Amino acid sequence: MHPYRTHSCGELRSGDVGTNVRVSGWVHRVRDHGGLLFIDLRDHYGLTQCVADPDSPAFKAVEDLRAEWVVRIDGEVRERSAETTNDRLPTGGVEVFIRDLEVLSKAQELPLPVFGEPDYPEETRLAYRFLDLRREGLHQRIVKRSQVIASLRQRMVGAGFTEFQTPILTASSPEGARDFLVPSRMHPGKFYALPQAPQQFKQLIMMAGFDRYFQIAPCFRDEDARADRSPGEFYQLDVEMSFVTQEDVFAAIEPVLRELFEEFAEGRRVSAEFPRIPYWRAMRLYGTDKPDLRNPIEMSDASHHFRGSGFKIFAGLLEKHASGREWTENAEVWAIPAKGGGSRAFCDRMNSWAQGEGQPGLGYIFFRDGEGAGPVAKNLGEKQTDQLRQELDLTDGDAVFFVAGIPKDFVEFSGRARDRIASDLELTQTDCFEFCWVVDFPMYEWKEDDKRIDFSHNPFSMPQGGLEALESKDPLDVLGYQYDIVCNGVELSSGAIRNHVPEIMLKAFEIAGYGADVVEKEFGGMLRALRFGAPPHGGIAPGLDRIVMLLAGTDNIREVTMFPMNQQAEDLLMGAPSEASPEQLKELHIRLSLPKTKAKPKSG
RNA sequence: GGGGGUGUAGCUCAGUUGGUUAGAGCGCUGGCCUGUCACGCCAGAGGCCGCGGGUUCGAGUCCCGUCACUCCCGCCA
Repeated sequence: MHPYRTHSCGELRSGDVGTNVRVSGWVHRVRDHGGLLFIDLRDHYGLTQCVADPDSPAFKAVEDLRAEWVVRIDGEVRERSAETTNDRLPTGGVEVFIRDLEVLSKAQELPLPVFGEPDYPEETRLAYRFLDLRREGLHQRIVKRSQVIASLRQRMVGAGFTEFQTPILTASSPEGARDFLVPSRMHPGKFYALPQAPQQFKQLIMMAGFDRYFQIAPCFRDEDARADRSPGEFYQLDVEMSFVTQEDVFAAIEPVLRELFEEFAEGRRVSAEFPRIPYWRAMRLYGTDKPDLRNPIEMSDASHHFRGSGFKIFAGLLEKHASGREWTENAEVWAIPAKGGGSRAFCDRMNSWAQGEGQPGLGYIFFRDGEGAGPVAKNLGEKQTDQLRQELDLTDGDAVFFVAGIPKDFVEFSGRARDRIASDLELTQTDCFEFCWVVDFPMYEWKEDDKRIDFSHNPFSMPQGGLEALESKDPLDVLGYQYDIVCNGVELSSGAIRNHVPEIMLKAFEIAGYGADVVEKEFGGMLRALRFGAPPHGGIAPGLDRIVMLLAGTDNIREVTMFPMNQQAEDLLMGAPSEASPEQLKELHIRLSLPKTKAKPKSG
């Protein structure tokens, strides 16, 4: 007989009644009735009730068992009576009568109970992650993550993609996130960097004549964490294809993601197709470049109703800022329709919410008794108010809110107001995944802090219109072949058709303030490759952790990560980061120069 | 780097206007219990009220500082 088990803890059924079995696992729960003892034995596969009474030779030993001890149990499978069957367990029709017991490993008193998985502080959960991972919820989410990855691999291979590994020790990249650096022992004073993404490598793979590459790629960025963003490291489904247009990338990736989500949706609806929304349209309709399409509200420009109107605040704003550049200088008034929000109580609540957000307020009209009510309506006049109502397709019981000013300044707030209104009125659908492509991102943006133009997205993207656009247009008007996938308001990935023409690349960087010498130095390998026959290519990189988060229905990335670090980028279980020994530092030719203030007395 | 929240038993939390010996549930330990599956009943142990300072006759409670965790901003092409 096998030293540990003949069956797993999730396996026994009534067909096994009468057989002698051996099971091993953790003591999930003990129920001691004095003359009768129940042990719920747990392993990765499930839970089996084991029972002992004074007739059992192991009875005394069973009485000593404690939670989370690891034991081997030998015994006979017995049918449970109708009254004692547990329908909530797959193994609930049977139990194992314990004849022999071996304690394989004892456990101290638990800092974190496994049974019942009550809420526990995250610090404790991370320090005792191995216990946390035994708990059913997290255990299942990690299994789901593995299944999602397996499914993605299978779908990508099925779609003709090939998986390649790329280096972990590579060169620092001057733009983008802060790099993690790894000192070189053989080259004193020089450092490797961990890849922020395999961006340049996947392009080089295309230039090397491969096609349709993918990788479940680890990415490293030394930036601060968020609930939906791990500190340090995360994974992407990294994808690149040759001789493709933007539409080809969409056609390859959209079915993979849709079918993946359908596979794991558990009844939740998935977008039949992903609408394409140009960046500027998304900003105007939803106030964000990652719109949550479960929210049906679409905003619109209502400036024409207020220009020269009796509502002097808005009319004055519109008149004062009218002769400059659209979006960044000219004032506009945007309308946020709120179906079912037509009560003074609701409108006032939204208004005070807006004030709590640091806004002057949120203008509104609400419709009742066939007319508009509220201070805005009063000043705007009956005729204009009714025209507005008709244009927005509103009726009694509805409301409309207004944000006014310079769009670039209020757009972010308008997006939050749209979310807030929809969630308060319960207009936002649940139990579905609403995808879209956001396309036509601008190549450049104005960095107010540095007073200069910078890449707004990916510097390796192909500008729409090519070299001619870069040379003839205002850089801020140049769009890129750059796109995002957004699901339920979460940015899942961004991608682009790449710039494979060295002249266009040099020009694109020049506009962002990088001279040819800098580009040659920092991206020499890439430029060299572009000069020896580079195919037009493009790709995308969906964030794996966020995909699993969405599918698992959690809003914290640590709930779908096996061994996450805390917000301070510390691994509380393994004790990382840790100090290096003087010998290690010497080998690396590194001398520490520590900040003075940080002598930490450990308290609290 | 900045802002918000939290910090009382191992855990979740209560703790009145500043006033006696800081409580409850879960967990833990011991006892009883032969059909439970959130077993039940009885008893017990367990507290630098995050830490430091201040106000006060008196501080878990008020003030200042500090530390830790967490959420957000910056940052993350």
